Amino acid sequence: MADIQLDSHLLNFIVEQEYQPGDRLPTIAELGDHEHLNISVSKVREQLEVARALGLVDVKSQAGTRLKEYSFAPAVHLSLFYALATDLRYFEQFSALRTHVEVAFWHEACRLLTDADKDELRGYIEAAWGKLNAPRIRIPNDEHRAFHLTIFRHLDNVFVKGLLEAYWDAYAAVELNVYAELTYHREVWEYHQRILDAICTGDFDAAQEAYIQHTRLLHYPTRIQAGAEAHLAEKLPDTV
Amino acid sequence: MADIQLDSHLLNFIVEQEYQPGDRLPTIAELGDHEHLNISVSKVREQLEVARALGLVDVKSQAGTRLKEYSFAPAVHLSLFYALATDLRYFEQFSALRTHVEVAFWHEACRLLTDADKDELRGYIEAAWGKLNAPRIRIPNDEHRAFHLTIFRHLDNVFVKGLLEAYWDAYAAVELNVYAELTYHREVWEYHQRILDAICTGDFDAAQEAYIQHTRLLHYPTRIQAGAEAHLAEKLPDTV
DNA sequence: TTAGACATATTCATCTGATGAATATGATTT
DNA sequence: AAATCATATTCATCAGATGAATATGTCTAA
Repeated sequence: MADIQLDSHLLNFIVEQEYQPGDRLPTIAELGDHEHLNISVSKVREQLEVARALGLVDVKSQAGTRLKEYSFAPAVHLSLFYALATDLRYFEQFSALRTHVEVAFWHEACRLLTDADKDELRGYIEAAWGKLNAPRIRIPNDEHRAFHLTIFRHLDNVFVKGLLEAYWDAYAAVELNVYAELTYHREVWEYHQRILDAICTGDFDAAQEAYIQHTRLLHYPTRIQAGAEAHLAEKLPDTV
Repeated sequence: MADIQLDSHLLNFIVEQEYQPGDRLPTIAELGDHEHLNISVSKVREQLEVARALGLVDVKSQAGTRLKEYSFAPAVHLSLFYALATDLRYFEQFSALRTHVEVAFWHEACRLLTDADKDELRGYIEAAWGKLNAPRIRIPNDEHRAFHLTIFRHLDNVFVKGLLEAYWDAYAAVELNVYAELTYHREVWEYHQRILDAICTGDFDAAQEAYIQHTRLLHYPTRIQAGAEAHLAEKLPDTV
């Protein structure tokens, strides 16, 4: 336990007691009259709510409060979503960050991919094509998210992975707010195929280059406009 | 206002009401029996505490609650500090992210620097040398932080700037936990001089290269060890 | 014996109300 | 006009009550 001080009495307590992920914390009532932790139940609840919002703890009735594995994503998610709620144009900035980060850690991530991972990536591409070719159009968002996150799966950097996870949450959230063309998605998956092919031949530079090119398809932010939702509905009929 | 939904009733309320930075929110009591916001005072306080922790609002007695300008830094800071409190080795991961991000946005940031900024950078270098040469050793942490943040001052990306701000908060916090050699700091400022010189001649590539080299001096994480604090005290006598 | 239904106790969820502390504001004094 | 002071507002913190959810153990029936 390092000597880093946190604002929150409760968080300091959690760190000091060296609780591990999965461990059950004392009940709220117990924390409320814990001698070291000089705060009342209402204060405990306030700080527990912060910890919950940050994804540090799971708090359920009867099951009590359990410490979760550390992840950067919830904090980023929360702050980012607040920003997006006030102004969607923040997405462009976060998107720029995401692209640069993926590029920066690209080789390190690719090197760590196993054959099983590559098969999984292939699976996402196939599933995506299946969806795009189906009579009832479904945009393969899940596969898109999974494809990219899988590439960075083994990267040993919780912060990079947290940023990327939050990015995909935001991506899904803004999806309905933007002008999206169906053709866009087909092109994306052609690039994904190129990325995977290059990864499989070990040419990570080529994969990176294909990745960079494919991000150029992302020009959502400039397309945000009033009534985008209605427009999207029009572009996405139930059947084609 | 975009159609992004947040978990927090209060945050949604703030967004819906289109409060602007600086605006004063209703008092906690008023929020407690606001008809649209169906939560009691205790719930308001819990969610206000989350908003406060994320740096979204300033809440003071009598002055009430005011909305702040959006910043990514507090959320990053909070989550990062929690991570560091559980394990200092997380600093290495965040440091890697920081370095890659600074490199990625280097040119864009340098292009936006004004002559006044460059003078300011020069001032930090001079102040740092002054401190390092003073009989009473003071490590120029403030100048170090200011030097780097000034370079990215005009970058139009709240997320990049937030990450960097949080990095420097963490840097200061881990400083006492690590084995730091005094000579290290002199070398750093020689590199800073090179960076500034290159920026002034408009050779941003050279500046970036000098930046990358200077980050190699940062090998804090591998040096983290038990009793580092005592060791540091020994290395930092009041007078030399 | 086992699976499923059920009762119970624990724990969180939420609200109310009370008291104290901090401070912005306006009133008062010099 | 400036400085001091009193007051009312607002947050800070706590205690306690009630309700809802659910893990757990118990009981019943196949």
